[in-house]
Amino acid sequence: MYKETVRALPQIGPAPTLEEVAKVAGVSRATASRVFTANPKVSPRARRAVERAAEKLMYVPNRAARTLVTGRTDSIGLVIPEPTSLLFGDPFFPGLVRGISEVLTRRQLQLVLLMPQSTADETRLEGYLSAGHVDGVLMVSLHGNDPLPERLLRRGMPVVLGGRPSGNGPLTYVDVDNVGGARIAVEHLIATGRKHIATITGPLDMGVGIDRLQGYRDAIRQGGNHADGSYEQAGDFGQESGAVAMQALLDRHPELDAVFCASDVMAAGALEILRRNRRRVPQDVAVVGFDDSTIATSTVPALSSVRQPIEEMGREMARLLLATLDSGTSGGKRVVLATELVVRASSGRGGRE
Amino acid sequence: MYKETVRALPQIGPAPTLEEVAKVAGVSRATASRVFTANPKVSPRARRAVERAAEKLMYVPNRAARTLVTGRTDSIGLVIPEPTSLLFGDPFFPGLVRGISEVLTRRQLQLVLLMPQSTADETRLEGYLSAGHVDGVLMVSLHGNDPLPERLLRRGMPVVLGGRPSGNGPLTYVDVDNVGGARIAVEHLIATGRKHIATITGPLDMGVGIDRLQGYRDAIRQGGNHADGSYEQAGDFGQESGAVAMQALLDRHPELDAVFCASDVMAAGALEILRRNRRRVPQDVAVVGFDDSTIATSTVPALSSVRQPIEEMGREMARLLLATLDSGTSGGKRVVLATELVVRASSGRGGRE
DNA sequence: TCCGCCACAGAGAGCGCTCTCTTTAGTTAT
DNA sequence: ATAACTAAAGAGAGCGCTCTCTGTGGCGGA
Repeated sequence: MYKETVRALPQIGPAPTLEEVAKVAGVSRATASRVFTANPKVSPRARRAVERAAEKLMYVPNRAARTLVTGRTDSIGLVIPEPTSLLFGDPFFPGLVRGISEVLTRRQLQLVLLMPQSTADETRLEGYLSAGHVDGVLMVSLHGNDPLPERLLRRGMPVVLGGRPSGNGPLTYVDVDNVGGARIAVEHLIATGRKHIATITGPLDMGVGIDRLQGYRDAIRQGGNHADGSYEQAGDFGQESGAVAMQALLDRHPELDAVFCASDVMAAGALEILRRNRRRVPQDVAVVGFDDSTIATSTVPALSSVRQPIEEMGREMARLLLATLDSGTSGGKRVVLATELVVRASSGRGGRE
Repeated sequence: MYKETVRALPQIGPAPTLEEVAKVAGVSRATASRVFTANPKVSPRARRAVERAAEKLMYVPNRAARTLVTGRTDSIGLVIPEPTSLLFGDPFFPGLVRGISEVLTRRQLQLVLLMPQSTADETRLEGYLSAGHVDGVLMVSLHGNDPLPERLLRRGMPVVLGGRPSGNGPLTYVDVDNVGGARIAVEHLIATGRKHIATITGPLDMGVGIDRLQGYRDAIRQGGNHADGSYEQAGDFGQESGAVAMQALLDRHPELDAVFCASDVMAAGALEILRRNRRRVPQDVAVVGFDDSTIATSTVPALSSVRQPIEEMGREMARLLLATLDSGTSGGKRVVLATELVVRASSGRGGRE
């Protein structure tokens, strides 16, 4: 009776070691180890015995001990610099992490989250990452000129970036097609008869900001008009900045009949200003955003927006890193994922022209 | 010349060990170790020598080796079950993680992110967490009845939950005052003259859903009216469900002049339906949401909403876990953080009465 | 002068595992 | 029957660190 009760309780106290598993299975520690490292040189009989012993004892290998001898940590660092969660809109962070996590989990790798919030943190980060605490690093590149990725790479630490870095180094990265997304957005505006198309850009010291502006210019130029800088107004991805930029554009160009915003949040700010200025959307002014975040469907009218495959970006980043880990190579691969335009009411055919 | 060049290059190759640091410093490994473990029994002279040697060699302690002997991992697991990122609105995930990360970073603890995406993952999770891969566990409790937290606790693994669990166990948790938040929202509606106040609830198998409904009922009852179930309609926190619920409420109670929604996203859906039904907001119907997410300021009219201190919740969770770790105790502490109402246009004084 | 005490430093075991090397047992060729 | 080979299992070192135990040298008190 007593014995049974004890046996029914979850294993408490010190975790069982491989040694104990081996003893219960009646084999040597080495053989037991081979079972857990997927070494083929084990007889079916021994394998079964070890597996049963492990299950009985609820054995889980001690990762620290394994790491100490193999040098592998089976964990991946994800570096997200502080401003990211503030600047990027709503589905960004969870979507990215979800995609990454999905791929890593399948390989039994752990995701270690690193969010340096100060310069001191960032300094420590390099030491931490190059000290072999992780097998590889994923980074969301905000400021394209961050020297950290290249330095890690030079120390032999595999790195994959999310978002195009501004330099032209040997870095591997995954990006969404910001240029193409912006271009199709503006082409859509041209195709629906808009003549005076302005843009509210993101910060121009960031790859995303630059690229989305580039796409806008490409489309404008291709449409026959020559790009006019006065139709471009910079924002910081925030709602307030979108409002301010919109007002500036209206003051400068009362005739504008469309605006492409580099983020949905800025577009929401722009909509507010247009309303105050008694411009009807989309009849007088068409608006297109970027990100296709949840706010796109909650504005009035609902916001046309460029959707980016954020989760797929996470998956692809993880896949690239795993490929690097497996092959040992570290060539600078680039993957650019397609974006797509989701048309909603805010860019419906206008009634002004 | 050559020498200097070599010295200027970053330390490549195998990471330096404590042994090497000790040799350079001219002390024993034990003494060097004492320096890094903040052991006071080291002479200033020896300490300085070790510190200089460590800096010169760019020494970073090997975490695996340290873990192996101390049993501590200096890392904390954060468990976020799959549906969380989908169900919860926009600032939830980043804000929470940011708060947690802030506190852990100060203590040089790593955050290991665990997002079980399948039942198989969840099964593995218990083994992983109880195998001593982390020193403590933070969990976002979705389904209040998840048995995992209690089982981990029983195995001696400190656990702190985010969100009230439905059971009455010895679990330590941090929650925001959902009841109070909902109550002040509805009290605000009553105070501004609303007579027929409906609610769109969250899923009623979740603590948040239940609590926000409770707060609504408390306020209604306190306002003299007796709660009438037909004014309550359940949603799933999603926009579409908010729209459906709103329509159902309007069909049932054309006279309603206010609706309290358990999430901003549902409120956005409700606004859409009210517009289609030619109900002016706030003149005919006042709307209040919950979460104070970014969409609250992008709807028309801007949404009054209950703000919850998500980042503080993260910080508090981390602090409670650290306290448990430090003291060794594991008593079921509860912390409830205050919520506050942010009044915007959607609940302005109406014009119907 | 000698003993005892204190502050510090060194020696060495051992954490749990992997992996190389060696041994053993089983099989086939001669 | 013996040699030659192969597959499977065991022995044992050692990964880098912490921590206990054991010196060691300097100093004050008897």
